[in-house]
Amino acid sequence: MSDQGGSGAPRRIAHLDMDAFFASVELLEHPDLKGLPVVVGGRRPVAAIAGQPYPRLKDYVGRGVATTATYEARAFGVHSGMGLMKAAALAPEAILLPAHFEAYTRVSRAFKAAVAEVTPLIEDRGIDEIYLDITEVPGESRALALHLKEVVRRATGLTCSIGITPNKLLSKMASELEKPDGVTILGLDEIPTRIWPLPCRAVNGIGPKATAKLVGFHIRTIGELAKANPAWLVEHFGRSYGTWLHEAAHGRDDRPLTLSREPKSISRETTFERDLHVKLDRAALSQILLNLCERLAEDLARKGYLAQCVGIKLRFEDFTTITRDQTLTWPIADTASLREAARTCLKRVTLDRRLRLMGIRAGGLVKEGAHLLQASEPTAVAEYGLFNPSCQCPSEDQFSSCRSSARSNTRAHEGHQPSDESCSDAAAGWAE
DNA sequence: TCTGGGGTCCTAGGACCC
DNA sequence: TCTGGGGTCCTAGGACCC
Repeated sequence: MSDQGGSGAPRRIAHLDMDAFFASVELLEHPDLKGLPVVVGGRRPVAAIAGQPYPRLKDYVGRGVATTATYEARAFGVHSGMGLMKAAALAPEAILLPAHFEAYTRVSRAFKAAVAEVTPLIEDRGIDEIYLDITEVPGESRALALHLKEVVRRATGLTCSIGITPNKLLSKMASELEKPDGVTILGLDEIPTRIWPLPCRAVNGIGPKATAKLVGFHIRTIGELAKANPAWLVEHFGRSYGTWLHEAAHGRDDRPLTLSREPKSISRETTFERDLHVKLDRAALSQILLNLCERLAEDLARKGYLAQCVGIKLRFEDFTTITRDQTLTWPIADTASLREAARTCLKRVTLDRRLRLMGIRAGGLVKEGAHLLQASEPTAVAEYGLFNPSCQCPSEDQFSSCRSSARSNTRAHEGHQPSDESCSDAAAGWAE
């Protein structure tokens, strides 16, 4: 692996990360909260107590999690992903604001558009961070970083942190080092002093599970990981991951920037206010499934995709999660077809516990229109099973009523039969 | 005081085909 | 009668990220 660009010169990759993004956008709306512990999250607006301008964390009841917290709130130990009830125990007086995703999306577009004026070589890594290839942008790295920060500040009024190194892996870690409002420039020669003392968890790609396993082997820092025998890592973490761990610990990463990407799947899911019983809450579950299908159909229409594969996700009261999916003979995008496919998937689940979450996912995405071109090919007609009598064939806009191929239907019915007939009936009822 | 919602990628086994 | 191995598709689950 190398960190060289095409010309042989070292690359210059920047990682730009907005500081406490959602919370910072909220502070633009509520400047009076600046300097206070503020948490953004929750599933619905919390009613403010009379006499108090803002709701407090301690008054929250429900299953929401913190989406972001200001640095003042983080000082209490609150971090994103933490349950709000737990966060309230740590910082009861912190202000709790509901999320306003439209506003975050707007500000996100604004900062990315501003940065694109400096270089078009941008990899979008979500709502609040990007990678930039600044190898060919003239200017010294620190000056360039300060310029980018100023460009972002002018466009949004917000601060960000920037790391500049020869690759994405190191830049991601570098941008964290001086957060918030920081700039960190790192060369490969600084890996032993700046990177190796960090915990393994600081590497993008080493999560909670891998961290725990490494700690079990007394490997806590990236430096200790770098010293580990690569063959030993492969033995314990598998060929692919073990090899990658070794490379990552030495700061080696030659991945190019991904400048554009087509979505692979689109999904909608919801956690219920309380766990729902398969039979007693049948009407509610049915309505929730319908809502999810409607929202997914809207997403597909807005983005111009059809789904060749539909899947459901269920999470039970004990937090175990299962998925079932099904490849269709014909791509679909409308609410009724999504619900029909979801119903087929639901029949393959044993529903013996209460549910806390339901989700639906559209995969195997094809661009709207593309499937019609394909279908006009003779071979495609045969593959789509248009001569299969079990398949209701597409009459103009009705092609979406096509169900799964005979093959996947066969498989669906063997093996995993629901053990409780009545529960199975109830499941089927949701989508009827 | 239990754990959101939106994604991607990887692995692994079985079916199926050659 | 038993024996193959390779390749692809489908499905389920899990790790990880923002």
